[in-house]
Amino acid sequence: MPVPAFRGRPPGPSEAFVEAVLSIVADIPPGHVATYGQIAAALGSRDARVVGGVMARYGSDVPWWRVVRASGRPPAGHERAALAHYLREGTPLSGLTSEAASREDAVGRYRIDLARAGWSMR
DNA sequence: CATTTGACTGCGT
DNA sequence: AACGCAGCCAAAT
Repeated sequence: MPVPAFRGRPPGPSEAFVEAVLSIVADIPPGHVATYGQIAAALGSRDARVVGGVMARYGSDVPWWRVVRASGRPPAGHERAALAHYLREGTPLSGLTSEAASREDAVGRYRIDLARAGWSMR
């Protein structure tokens, strides 16, 4: 379903902001990702951290691994779980060979290839 | 009410 | 590419 709106207007009540964030995340197609800042901007905010805070508290029911940092790194503290999802969805990664993916020490060193996995939401 | 705390960013070193 | 740092703003202490 489409994003409930909020185009251009300031965030307002936290409840609505949370709904909007989760709605956008739910729309990111498998194999693709959006950055925290990108989502914040789509809601008229400039603070990516607030989006991170929303994900930390309410993101467990949506594909949270499809929201990444601007650097291409997965959400802090969730590198391992996120990697499993990326491999399963075929998300474009870098710094990681299919062989190294099974190595314990490779977890946390990879990055998502934003140029290829980036999503526009429009 | 003041401070600290983040699933963050961009820029300078 | 890694590291530090200021800016960011809602929530929790």
